[in-house]
Amino acid sequence: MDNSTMARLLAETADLLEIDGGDSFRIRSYRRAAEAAEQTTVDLTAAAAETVRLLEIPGIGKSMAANLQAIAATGTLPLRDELLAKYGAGLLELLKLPGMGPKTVALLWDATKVASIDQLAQAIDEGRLAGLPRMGAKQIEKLRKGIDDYRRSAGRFRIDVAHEAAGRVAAYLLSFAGFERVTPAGSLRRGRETAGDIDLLATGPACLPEHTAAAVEHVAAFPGVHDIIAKGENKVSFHMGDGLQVDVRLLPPEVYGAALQYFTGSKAHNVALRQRALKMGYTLSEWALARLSDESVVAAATEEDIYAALGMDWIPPELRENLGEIEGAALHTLPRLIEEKDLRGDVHMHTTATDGRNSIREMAEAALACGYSYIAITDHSKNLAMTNGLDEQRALAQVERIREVDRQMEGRIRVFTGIEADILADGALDLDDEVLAQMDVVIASVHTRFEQSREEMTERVLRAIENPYVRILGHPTGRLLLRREPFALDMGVVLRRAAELGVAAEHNAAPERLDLNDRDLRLAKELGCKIVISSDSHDARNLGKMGYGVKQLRRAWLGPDDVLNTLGAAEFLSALRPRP
DNA sequence: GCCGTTTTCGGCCCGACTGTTTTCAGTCG
Repeated sequence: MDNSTMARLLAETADLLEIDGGDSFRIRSYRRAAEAAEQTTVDLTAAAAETVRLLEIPGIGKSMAANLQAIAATGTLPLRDELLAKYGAGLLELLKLPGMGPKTVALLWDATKVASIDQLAQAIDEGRLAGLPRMGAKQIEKLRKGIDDYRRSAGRFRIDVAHEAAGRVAAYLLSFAGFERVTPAGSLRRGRETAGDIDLLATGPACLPEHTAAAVEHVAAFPGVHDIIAKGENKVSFHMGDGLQVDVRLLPPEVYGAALQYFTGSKAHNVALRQRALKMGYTLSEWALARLSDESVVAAATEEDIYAALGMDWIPPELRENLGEIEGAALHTLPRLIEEKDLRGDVHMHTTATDGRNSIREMAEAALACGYSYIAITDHSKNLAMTNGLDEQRALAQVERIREVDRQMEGRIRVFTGIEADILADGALDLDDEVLAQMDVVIASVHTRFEQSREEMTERVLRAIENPYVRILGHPTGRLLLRREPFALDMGVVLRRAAELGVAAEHNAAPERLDLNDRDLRLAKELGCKIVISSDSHDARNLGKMGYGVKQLRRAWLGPDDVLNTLGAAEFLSALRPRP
């Protein structure tokens, strides 16, 4: 079993204990252990054989080591099973609704025996929540909306989750000698923020007709399979444990390109492409681009061949939405899109001063290893008390430490001072201007739970960026994809004002955020708002992981010139809003 | 349940915001 699954079991146990009203410090221990399991580089299943190795991991003590060993041995945790038997798995799902914490779940369970989202929806409809403590009209309406949002996002997976799963399956497939190439297609390849399922295309000698039987069996034997949906001659479909559906197609090399093109989509792109093919006397399918006249194959082995035969440049998957890319490819006017290697700095990250895991120096060294020429250290400000956010005095001390590390790095990499200041409910920042004045990079971000109207939220952010020290508007939509609805924000108004003020908008590339979608990014470009992409790293190991975020930039047709941190250190600073 | 060169017991990141409260509990980051 992989570490993430073990972490999930521990975290779920913590949730259940909380609903059960258990000791809060014991609960925290389970949470910490879950986090440790997620973070550690130790293979916990392998390490379970030696208790000592488990105990070396911070946050894992005697009991947790025993728990991990139980999970490794049996795939399950007794305490969790016990609590699940008492309450049912539906309660864990209830916790995913905004505003639903353990206390509310417990309250609903005690009063109405509601134990799942469906039952909650029913109870709301039947008016059975009215009259319960803390269940006013607003609260009930919030739950109703939360259920709607949840149901809408159910069944889709975040791109990083899908990508990671695809990587595991692909690595397994490639361990079979008959497979030479495995490529994810579909929305995963196009870089959408979420994927409904995973399409993996495999090719190699094992995919030739008459040889596929053994290959199919190999695919079906993937250890992560939860249940097989279908198993044919050249296709295997299965669910993974978390419900993610994977379709693996085995394709002979000579048609690989046609299949890749077809299964990458999007539907709109393919429809338009087939129309173009027809006009040229061809027909395009998942098997080949062929002549209408005699069905002879024109191109099929590679995507490049197919697009070329249609008189077009190859089109990056991110652009394949029929939003002008077909015309552009035919006229050879597609822009050069930004790539990860164009990025020269990262200006949003945290250290041990607040909720990061590494020191300033460690972050600088890691960034150097990524090939960056500058970073900014932007720890949280005091309003984020939970993260040990910096007050004025500590922020100034942190500035001194950052400058010291900057000196120590002797020009190999620049380390800029910075802060991620919190935007309060009235739009003010939570730190004094005198402190902000010491910072190279001031990011203003909304963190607190958003219950205001769209207009109020927009006002709040507009007021924040009026502060002349603010140079970057942090994760403007504030969303945690699929977990929470994004802030309702009038992006047009905010980005236009940001453009006027010279404030850059941050595209937060942390995969759980991917803050700006391709539409927001196009809007930003259109309005002349500067764009910065950043990792929001809380761990040196996450530095340089901008891939998912860069895909969004590419989907918005952005090139290196559209993103500020493709500039060198000095140019970057002077491209930001001038300091007062 | 974890942790410890001031502790093997007694600590354990804390404050804003919301809705329902007539003084606060619950959620969130």
